[in-house]
Amino acid sequence: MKEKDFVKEITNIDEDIAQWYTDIVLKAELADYTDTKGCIAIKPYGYEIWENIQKYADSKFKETGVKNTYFPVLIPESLLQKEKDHVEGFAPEVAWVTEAGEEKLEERLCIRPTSETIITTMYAKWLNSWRDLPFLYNQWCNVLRWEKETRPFLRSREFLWQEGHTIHETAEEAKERTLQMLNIYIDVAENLLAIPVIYGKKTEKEKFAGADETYTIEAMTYDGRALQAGTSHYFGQNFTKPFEVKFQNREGKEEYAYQTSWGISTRLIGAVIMAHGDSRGLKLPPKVAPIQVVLVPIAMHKEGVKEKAEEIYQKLNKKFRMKLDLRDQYSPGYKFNDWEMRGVPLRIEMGPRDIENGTCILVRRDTLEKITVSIDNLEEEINNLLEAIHKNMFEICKKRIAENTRVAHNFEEFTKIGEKGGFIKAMWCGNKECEEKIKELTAIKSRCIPFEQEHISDVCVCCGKKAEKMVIWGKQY
RNA sequence: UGGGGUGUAGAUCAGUUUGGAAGAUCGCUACACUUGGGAUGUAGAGGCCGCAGGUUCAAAUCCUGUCGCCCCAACCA
Repeated sequence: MKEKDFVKEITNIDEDIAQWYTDIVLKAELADYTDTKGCIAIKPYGYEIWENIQKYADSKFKETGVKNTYFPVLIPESLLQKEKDHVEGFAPEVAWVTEAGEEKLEERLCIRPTSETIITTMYAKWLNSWRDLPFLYNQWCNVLRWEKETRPFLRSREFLWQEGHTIHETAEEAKERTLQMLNIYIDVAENLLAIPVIYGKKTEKEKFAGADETYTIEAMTYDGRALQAGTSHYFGQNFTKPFEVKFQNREGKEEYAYQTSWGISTRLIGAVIMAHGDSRGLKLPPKVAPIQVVLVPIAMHKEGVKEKAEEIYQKLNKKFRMKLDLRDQYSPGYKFNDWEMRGVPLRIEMGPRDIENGTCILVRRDTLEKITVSIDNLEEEINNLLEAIHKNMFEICKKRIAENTRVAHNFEEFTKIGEKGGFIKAMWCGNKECEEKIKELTAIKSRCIPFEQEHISDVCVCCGKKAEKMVIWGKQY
């Protein structure tokens, strides 16, 4: 049977990845569109992925001393206005509450697009001495940004995220925290989600509204586009000055605190879909898959099959996130395709023949390889295979980045290479004008200035003047 | 904010030109039969044809208005 016959229900990923993405989100039951325009309902299968991301990230945060908190969803306009760049950056996509019942509010309230302003205000109230520092607070919450063009998980008007906000005694300590959190995000992407990322500093043009420095992790999707997957910001005293977050320092003098913020969101679920998915559908990294192993009994009605399947399920369920598929209205073949489409990393097939031999068949979602194993060794085999699947998924993405990262020495080369998609390494003079020109002519934006610099040439790819940094460029989602 | 397209069953769509009984396929429900890569049969459920108004003996179909969604361009921490 031809490949396309297996996947007749989902759009071909190589022909129309946007439609493929929508098909997967809906058919794998990760989420659904709601009557609230631009906002999705996250279904159990999608939410459980988020819970697994939360669990991992939250424990990593706490290992570094971060505590969880909660701040209001509504922020008075006067607070939002206090930091000029910040309000200018966010104003176009902020939603306002202006009335309550029949009553018009004296001051309108914004629904948080991010919480720097309200949290910094509270920090001002709580901070007195250098002995109080640092404040290492985080919150898991929802935010609202009135996006014009939305896509489930990748860009919706309301989304779930965590936002960490810290203040410190010194600039050095705050900068260190910014990079420390970036490293946790790299860890989440690579070790939890099996998504290799490029990382580094954002240019002035691309940095967060109100930040001194923004650091980013960027994934590459199946079709070679960039996807910002997490950011960590160093604010210096940009917020603490207007918000008067002051403390008495070790010399007894008044000083403004140094600040950071950092966030990852449900967009990571979109990144998982876009980085790992293939023609058969979703491919979930074993560590976050809501179902790690699905057990499909063959010829269930034959004596002993169902019982044996139940027995094995009960045993493995203690160790892995398991699903036993006893649906009798579907044929095994249907179930195989169904679970592959839903991205379950590992499948066990078990029929009368196997039971007789004391074996079963394990099938990997990533390679579709079938492996016959003894029932006695199942647990160990599954452990090893889940680990191997994670590694292989990581390597596939790593290879894609390697094959789709190209070097451009001049503008002509840049334009030509840009048409192929992927990342481009090119030198840059440091001027915003060149970034804008490149964007205008090629629709390609700077992704980051990587920490590990390479010397490609002496001159800017755009203007030909003396180059300052090597920048990674790419089209984004 | 411009340009184009489209709203009919849970999904994909035909029917609209030329007004005359609301359709197909998939999915769904029940039963039977089957089960190692998307089986099969029989029976069934499911619709304010986006919404509002108008023309007409008669409107999914024609007219006016309105709302939603999709694509392209612009915008997008």
